[in-house]
Amino acid sequence: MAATPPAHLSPRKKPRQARAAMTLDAIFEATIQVLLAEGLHRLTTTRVAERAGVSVGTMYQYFPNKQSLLYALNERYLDIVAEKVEKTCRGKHGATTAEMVQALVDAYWQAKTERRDVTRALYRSAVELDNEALIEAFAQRVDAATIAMLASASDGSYVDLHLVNTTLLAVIFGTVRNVFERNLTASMEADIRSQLTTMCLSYLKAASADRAAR
Amino acid sequence: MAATPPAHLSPRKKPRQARAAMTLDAIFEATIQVLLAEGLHRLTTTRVAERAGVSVGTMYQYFPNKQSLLYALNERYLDIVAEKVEKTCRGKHGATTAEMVQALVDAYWQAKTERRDVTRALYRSAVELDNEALIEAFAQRVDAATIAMLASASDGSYVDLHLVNTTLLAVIFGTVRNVFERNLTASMEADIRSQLTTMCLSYLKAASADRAAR
DNA sequence: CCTCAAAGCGAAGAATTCTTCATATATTGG
DNA sequence: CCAATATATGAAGAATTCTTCGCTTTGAGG
Repeated sequence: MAATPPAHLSPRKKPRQARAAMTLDAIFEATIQVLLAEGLHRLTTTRVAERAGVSVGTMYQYFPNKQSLLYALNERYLDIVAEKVEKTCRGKHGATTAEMVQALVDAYWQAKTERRDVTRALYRSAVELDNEALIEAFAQRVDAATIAMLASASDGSYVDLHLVNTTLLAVIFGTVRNVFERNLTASMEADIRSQLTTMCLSYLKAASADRAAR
Repeated sequence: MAATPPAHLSPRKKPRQARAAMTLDAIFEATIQVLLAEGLHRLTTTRVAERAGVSVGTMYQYFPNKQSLLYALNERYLDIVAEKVEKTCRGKHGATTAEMVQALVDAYWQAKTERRDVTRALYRSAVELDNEALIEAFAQRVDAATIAMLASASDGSYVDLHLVNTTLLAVIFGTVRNVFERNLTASMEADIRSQLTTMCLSYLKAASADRAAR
């Protein structure tokens, strides 16, 4: 991942002492909190520093500007999610399609739901960010993982695995985000999650049936 | 729609003369352009006014603040999209499920794609906006339309129409947005669109089969 | 314990932004 | 043609925000 961020978004330096690492953690956490409590347009360097319990100057020691802070935050988060998905995919090599889809939806949903506040904060932060490259890198990483998994399925293969895979991911990612943006009850959410799995499964069945028919 | 916006987001007054109506149009259009050309964080009242060829004061004659401008813009747009979906749904009453899904996906995709620049601009503008109510109103309006349509299907019914419907919408809306956020080739996009239709269809088939099995 | 590098500080300048209001111009109905 | 009303103007004050830099404090290795 980490498609080497453009210079103006790269961190200035990495922490060398334990103290500095804690400071960085505090800054990231503070960023999320401010994002949630005040929104993107009230996310100021001063406020973040204050909340983190450090001075603004400290923040600028690590990041050349506000954007780079948000960039780093997104990078960190996407990395975690990507890793979870990759791990899940590796764990399901050779399994049945049904197991794979189930696991994939669960893993992604879980990763996003674990700390839904953070997820929401990051969806917001990303808007005003030149992070297409970041998203793209994330997408490709996940793509590779899921393709490898699906290709190893014990119970079916697809004419256009690439297309099927891309579709699957677009649908899963998109649906999760959409659900996040609405204010549904927990049970409604759980229901949709399960329906989403059903939907993906029936799609894959149809897609391989398609193949058989040709 | 239009769940009466909170006071601080309501327009100050409506245009009474043709001149004023043109001014408003210019302001909205300028807002979109600035959003696209500069991004949300550079969307300032001054810049919008300048681009619209009016003075800032004029803008403040109609909107009490910047937020209310964005709110009104979103309202206007969501209204158009909702109307298109409603019209499509009315047109498919009594049709087959397959026709309905096809039409729904097409209508929504089309509405969002017609001016993809505008769509993108609005996705951005909405982030920093207290527009949950707006989204909710939109969702309910579309919900009602699609439920009514599906309930009239000539070839199937569902145990939990409500859930099926909500899922369908979450998936369609989410997928469209996700596709928008990536930079896919036109043909890849078209492919996904068609796959999405397939997926929705196979889901509905599975959902009604479920019913039959109980 | 001492020195050098790492980390932290925060007041303050430069820039940007929102919003108002006193004033000026345009339109319309009588 | 003349009020009365609707529109439009834009300079300027108040507020907010980003970022720097000279200085202090802390930590680690010798």
